[in-house]
Amino acid sequence: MVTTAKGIATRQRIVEAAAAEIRERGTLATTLDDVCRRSGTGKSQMFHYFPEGREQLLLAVTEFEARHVFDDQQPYLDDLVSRAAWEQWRDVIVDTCRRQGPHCPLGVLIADVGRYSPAAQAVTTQLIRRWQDAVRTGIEATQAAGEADPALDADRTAAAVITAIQGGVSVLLSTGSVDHLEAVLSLCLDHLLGPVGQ
Amino acid sequence: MVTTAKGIATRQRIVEAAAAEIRERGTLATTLDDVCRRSGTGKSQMFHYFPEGREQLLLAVTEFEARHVFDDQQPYLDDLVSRAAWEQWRDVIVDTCRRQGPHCPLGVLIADVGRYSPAAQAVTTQLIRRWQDAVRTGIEATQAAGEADPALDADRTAAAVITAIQGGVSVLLSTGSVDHLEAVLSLCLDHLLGPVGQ
DNA sequence: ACCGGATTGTACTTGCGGGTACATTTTGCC
DNA sequence: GGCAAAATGTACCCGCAAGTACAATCCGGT
Repeated sequence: MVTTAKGIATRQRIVEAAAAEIRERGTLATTLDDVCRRSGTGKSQMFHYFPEGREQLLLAVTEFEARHVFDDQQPYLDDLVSRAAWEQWRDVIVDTCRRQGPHCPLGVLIADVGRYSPAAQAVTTQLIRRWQDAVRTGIEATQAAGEADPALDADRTAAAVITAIQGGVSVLLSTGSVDHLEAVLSLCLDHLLGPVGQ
Repeated sequence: MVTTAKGIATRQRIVEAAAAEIRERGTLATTLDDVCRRSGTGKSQMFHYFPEGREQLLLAVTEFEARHVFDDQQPYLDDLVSRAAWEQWRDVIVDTCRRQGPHCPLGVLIADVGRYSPAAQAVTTQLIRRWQDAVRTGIEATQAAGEADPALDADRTAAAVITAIQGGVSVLLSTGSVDHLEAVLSLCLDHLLGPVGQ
């Protein structure tokens, strides 16, 4: 179905346009026509590259944004070992969310996509899992470095951290304030690393 | 506009039907026709009692569910002072979510309603504020009882706890698993009360 | 050059769901 | 009982956005 370089490029343009549109206005308000207009394509391409329609496009966007977020965070995630590194990571997350306002790409999508579409649920579950693994690795490294309480269950703590982020984004989407995100992430970090003045 | 007892009752039936429908299938999938069918009313009543339409109904449902959740939790919130009480509260939340599966009433609504409707945003903001105040009071009581670190900023910690719950619900909605909620709430409690075996 | 599949443009269908119009009945009240 | 307002029933409208049909064009390989 897709073989040509041109075709791949078009498909990519559609995904990017959809992602941008969703960031700006939410999944609900984003229509296929909007995406077509923005990407300079037409319905025919839309359904040529996403024969299953809207749902399939949303999944593609989710994967796209996930890759994006991971690429952004990878350098920080790889280096989670000192308190300073953890705090820097937290600040990056908070700042990114603050800058983007209520348009945090993954947040929007995890919150929106596929409540009830099993395919989408699978994608988000796997995404959370992957992210959680990255954080867990960081926690283990921090423990190995003697900076974190070795008694903590690394995976469970990672789960808590991911969930905290998701909650912060959720509150951000509802209220427009990033304070809650900051508060809960800081609490998690304090718990992980011990009180600030230790 | 509304004076009769019968009218009030009808309005109430509409709100309850809408709430039930939303719990079962999400706000997105809930149509006014569904609500009418379920409540045994017609469009004319719908727009008689909610002249501004769907949006207004959703707000009413949010307030209804908020009251509901508060009433449920009030006894526990009033008693947050010992570790046992906190853990019981946590278990109530987790169990409720587990039982209801991905239908946690407030979670759905906070996550869904009024991203972008300013009125809805005001309602959810105030709701979060109110809930946070209740938790803060609990934290202060716990500190006063010497069970919690007095150095913690009670309001900020309360914000973190509320956000954690919201995140857990959000993950629950996306993945169907309640584990993340449990993990993040437990982490918050451990942080607040000190490690289990202290 | 030319063939066939990939790609794209245009115009359409269709269903759904929010919202409206208006007629009819019920109800509280004097 | 009768009347005005509230409450309800029925039938509609209308717009939007997902999805389809089909024709036209491009483009790589031989």
